[in-house]
Amino acid sequence: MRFAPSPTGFLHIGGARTALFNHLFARHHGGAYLLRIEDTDRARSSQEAVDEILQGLAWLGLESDEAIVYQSAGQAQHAALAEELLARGAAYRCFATSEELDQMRQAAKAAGKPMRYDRRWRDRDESEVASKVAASTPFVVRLKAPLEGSVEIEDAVQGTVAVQASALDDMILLRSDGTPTYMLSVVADDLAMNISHVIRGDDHLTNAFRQTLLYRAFDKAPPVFAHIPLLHGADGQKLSKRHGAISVTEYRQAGILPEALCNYLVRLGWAHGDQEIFSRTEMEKLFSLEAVGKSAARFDSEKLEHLNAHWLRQAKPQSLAQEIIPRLNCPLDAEGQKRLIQALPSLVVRVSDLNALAHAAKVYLQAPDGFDDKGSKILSESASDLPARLVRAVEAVSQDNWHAEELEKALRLLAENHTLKFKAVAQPLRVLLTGTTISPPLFEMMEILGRTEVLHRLATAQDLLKARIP
RNA sequence: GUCCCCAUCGUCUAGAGGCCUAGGACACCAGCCUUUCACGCUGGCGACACGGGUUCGAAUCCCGUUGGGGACGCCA
Repeated sequence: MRFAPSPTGFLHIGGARTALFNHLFARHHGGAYLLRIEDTDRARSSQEAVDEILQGLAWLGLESDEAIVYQSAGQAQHAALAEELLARGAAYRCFATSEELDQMRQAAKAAGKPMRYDRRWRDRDESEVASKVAASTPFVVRLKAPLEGSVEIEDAVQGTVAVQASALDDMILLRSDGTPTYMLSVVADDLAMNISHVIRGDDHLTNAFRQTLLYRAFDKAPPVFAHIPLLHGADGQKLSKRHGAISVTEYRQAGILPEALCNYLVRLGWAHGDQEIFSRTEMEKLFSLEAVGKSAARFDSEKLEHLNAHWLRQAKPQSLAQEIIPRLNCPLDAEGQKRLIQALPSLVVRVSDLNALAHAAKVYLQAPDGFDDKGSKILSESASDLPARLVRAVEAVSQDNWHAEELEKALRLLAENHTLKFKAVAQPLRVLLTGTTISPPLFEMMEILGRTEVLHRLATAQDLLKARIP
């Protein structure tokens, strides 16, 4: 198995899914999963792109089982292979100029047909070729494709797909500068890397026919092809930047967990009955190409979010804390870390990504610097002596009794004594402590904050109130 | 335009001729739970693109129509 991205940009989620399918298939069958960087287009390839792709794959747990192969490293061998074909008469030199090719293209377009090279140099007289060579006229090397019949492939996802020989022309193997083309390099590398199965996007389906021809020319059996349907945007169009986030890095930054992204991706085009949640181990156990569908799937970020919420809750507080801390952008002392770990389990059910989790965690780490609109409203709607009574009730709970249950008991008693609804005392207290009306469960939060911090926050809140109401 | 592929709720999908008055998940709506926000629970909405065949019987097989996607480079 191999995943072979070209480093002309970031790792996009469609590519990540292809890599995942390859990886799962390899693990399921105990085979190896390799990575090959198709960097032969030196003008468009960049080291930054390679790095980003590698980081993205590592994050998803899709690292190569063996040393990474760079396609550019094999160019000399690939070219030699083409020479061999030339010597055997399976390929030929073509001296057609780009103007001639343009003419063919235009003629084809006018006739409403796809561009096909007319094979004008395929069976030229050897002396003519020799004189061109002697005059060092630039040429490309083309493969002799069959003139009639059809080419058939057995695709593990698409089934048997055949195409008429007339739909294929004599593809270029070596450019006029002597460098191998993608088509040649892919086959040469897959052969060299001993690739048994090629799982890739179905935009490569037509390439499979041409590559099959090359395998034949080399007298080798082609690998098993599996062309999986492409991923589309929410509007059914090809996934592109206008669909929002499409790079793996963006999802990582958005606070998505790799478990969630893999879980989401594997369910696009593949299913195992009604099961929605898959751990990596389960995927590896259950994955099979037979269960991969042929129709394209649309990307739905809401379902991804849902899955992310699920995997967030499965994560260990320790590892979540590690993810959260860099997203906090506020100083964190030992006490803060302790609170964070304690608070995480109840925080995590309230959010669906790491950024929101970090944001939610701040109540535990920073005292509010004021009351928001809803908070102010709650306070102004309750009796003016309520804050003071709340403080007294809380103060009455000793350090030894500082537990959620005791705190709740004290507040329930207070509400009863004033014939107030419980909510009418709980909400003002929440506002005093957090500055707002939304927070984790009040008493649990107070327990974690600790008596000192709670009393301190209450005192500052009272000062704030006094300053506002002269 | 030519060739290839696809077609079940808004979305992802289950479904391999009778198990289907089509199941699950997300989203959406209603209710319950509740100290806020969430979680959770219960219920609801909602699809076999269309037209012909084949068959005792079709979401499932065949043909056509329509719609969508992909490929048509000395890019990868």
